[in-house]
Amino acid sequence: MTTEVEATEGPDREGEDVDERKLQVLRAIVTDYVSSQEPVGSKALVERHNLGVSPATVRNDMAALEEEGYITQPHTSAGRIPTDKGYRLFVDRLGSLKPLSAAEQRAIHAFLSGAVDLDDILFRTVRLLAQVTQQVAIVQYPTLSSATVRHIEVVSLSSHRVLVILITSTGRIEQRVLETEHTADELSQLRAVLNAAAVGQLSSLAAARLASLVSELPTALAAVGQASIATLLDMLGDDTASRVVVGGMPNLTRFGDEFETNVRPVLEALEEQVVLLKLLGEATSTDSVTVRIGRENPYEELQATSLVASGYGTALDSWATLGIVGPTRMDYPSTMASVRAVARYVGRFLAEG
Amino acid sequence: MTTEVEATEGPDREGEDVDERKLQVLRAIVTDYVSSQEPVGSKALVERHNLGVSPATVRNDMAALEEEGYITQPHTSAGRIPTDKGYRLFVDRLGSLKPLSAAEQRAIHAFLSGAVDLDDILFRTVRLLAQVTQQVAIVQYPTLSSATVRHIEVVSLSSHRVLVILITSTGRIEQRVLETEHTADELSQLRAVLNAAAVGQLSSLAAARLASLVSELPTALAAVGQASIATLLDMLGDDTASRVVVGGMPNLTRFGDEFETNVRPVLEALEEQVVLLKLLGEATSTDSVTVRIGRENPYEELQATSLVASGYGTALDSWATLGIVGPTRMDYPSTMASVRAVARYVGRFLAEG
DNA sequence: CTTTGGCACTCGAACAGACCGAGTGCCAGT
DNA sequence: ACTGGCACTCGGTCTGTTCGAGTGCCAAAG
Repeated sequence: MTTEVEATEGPDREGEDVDERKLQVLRAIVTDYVSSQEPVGSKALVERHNLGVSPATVRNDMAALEEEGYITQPHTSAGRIPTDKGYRLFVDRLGSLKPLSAAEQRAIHAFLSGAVDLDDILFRTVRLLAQVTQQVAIVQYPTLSSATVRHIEVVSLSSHRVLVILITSTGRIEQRVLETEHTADELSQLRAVLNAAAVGQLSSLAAARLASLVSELPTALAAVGQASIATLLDMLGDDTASRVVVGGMPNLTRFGDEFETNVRPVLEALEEQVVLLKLLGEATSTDSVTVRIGRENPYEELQATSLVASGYGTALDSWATLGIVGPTRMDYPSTMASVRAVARYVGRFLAEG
Repeated sequence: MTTEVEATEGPDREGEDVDERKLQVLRAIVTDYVSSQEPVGSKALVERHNLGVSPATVRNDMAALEEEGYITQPHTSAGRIPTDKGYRLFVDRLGSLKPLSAAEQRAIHAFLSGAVDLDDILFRTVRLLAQVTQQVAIVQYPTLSSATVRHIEVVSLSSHRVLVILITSTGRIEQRVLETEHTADELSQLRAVLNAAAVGQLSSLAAARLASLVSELPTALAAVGQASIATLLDMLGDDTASRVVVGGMPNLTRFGDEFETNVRPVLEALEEQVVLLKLLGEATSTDSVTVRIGRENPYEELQATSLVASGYGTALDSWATLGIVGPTRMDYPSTMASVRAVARYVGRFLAEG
């Protein structure tokens, strides 16, 4: 269903039901169709790519490819266009992705540097990705579960209201207001205890330690402590709270003109944080690019689109996922290269901060 | 250029260049066109609205209205459609907006209650507004300048890195990482001093007091204190940092089918935070609804659209603005009522939290 | 067995002309 | 000042025709 390109070998193995020339024809069809958006015929093919054969031969191959479901014709007596299956084969048989040029690397760097906080970084990232790929970009906030607790703060707002703040190593900040009686003294004690237990721990471990802390609290802290810890556990456990930033919407115009039919469902899907999270959720491995093409997609609204995604984070640890959504008819090689490059860069960038 | 509907009197004054019946005809044209999206002719008009006159009479009035620039015909021998100027007159001559029904009030309440923090509130608000108006909704984050400082926190990340956090009464959180040597002791002293100076103050005043604090710092705190205060001043002064949430994009499909021509520029404008901020910036007064129609709009990309916006906050104090963007051909009365209702509700809601 | 050139066939896109009817402007009559 | 009547305009739709890109198939050639 999904492909990790880094893991596939070169295109020069055999023994499949598609021989080398047919594959070449498929490749030619895909690239031509992607750039022209129009069904491509046998004659145009031999002219633009120098396959060493005649149109008639290509026609035979095309018939075979159609038989096997890799291409199709919109109506009789028109050229062929690739099917989802065709794109899939095309993507699977890509060689390794070529890295971005030095200039592009520099552009990415320039775009990201100067970011001031996590929101800012992700906001810039999504714009960067959208601009580079000319598609709609999606970036997920780093999940809580992969982060460690950096600091816990409890602030008195009034004698009966407390603000509880949780800060993670990835720069995320969560806050809740809490109704509970307390004194300044209790709060500072509580602060010390909470931080001692949780700081530096992975969120899951921190949650466990905080939970077990409840029973050990000095009686003076029992009330405010229990309430605070309950809130903290709520924050730590609520991993669906992970948010998603979307950008590059104007690129949706490339979908063609059947607006109501084509674009509306995509827009709707893009507004559903839950859908996007699930979509990205299955593409977490760092340093490999996942592609899901058309019907391979679990959501009906997105079955006319393809997803190109990659996890980002450190080499050891993937924090979250980012990617793009575009028409199935897209330039996969360069898009995949761009997504991978941006993911790597953001990962490094966040690891430093 | 903009109108505050609450301030205009009823429609029954005279002495203008449009008499009462012509106005009635204009009203009929606008409502019919809004609901049908098609040019409306004299015959259809007298049938659907019971004006007590014949089509021919209406035609005369229409000719006059066209002469004065309130309506136009797309081509000879077609019906009439309102111009921007026509919509403007229509809106200016609206009676007072009718409040939402009890059921709608309850729906709004249900939608908003249960929000957990500021992000959440605004996120829900934008969805609510989009759903209620069936347009693209825009909500601005409360500006810093209208908020008071709730708490300042300085957290040690390592011996030479400090996280500075600013929390406002409206629930906004700003954070920066700072490179400076320090000890735990210095930080807790600093925390006390900073909060003593700033908490409860309006951001402008807090900034002033923090600035004057620099010279009074104990020498031990001089280095870390100066750095922190500089950062805080930066955060407090940076009012352009106000962000904007956009939602209801799928409603853009109502713009009609000329996708590339119509919708692309709008999408582009909606991605530009700066544009949106400036757009909303001029509509800050609480409890009055500002309408900007088509060409009245300062941004070329939005000159096929109308903006309906209102400030929100308390009666005394407007924090920020929210509104919707839609085609000039929209149902102004109910849209304006909805925007006003949501703005009021959110204002109250935030004032409580 | 694979490749090629030739040929008849299909079908959508583009164009042109005819028709229809909604809507207008004007004018004479009440 | 309003109304009914009338000639006129012009965009939308429908129909028929043409054009050409592209196909599938077949028989001949390598």
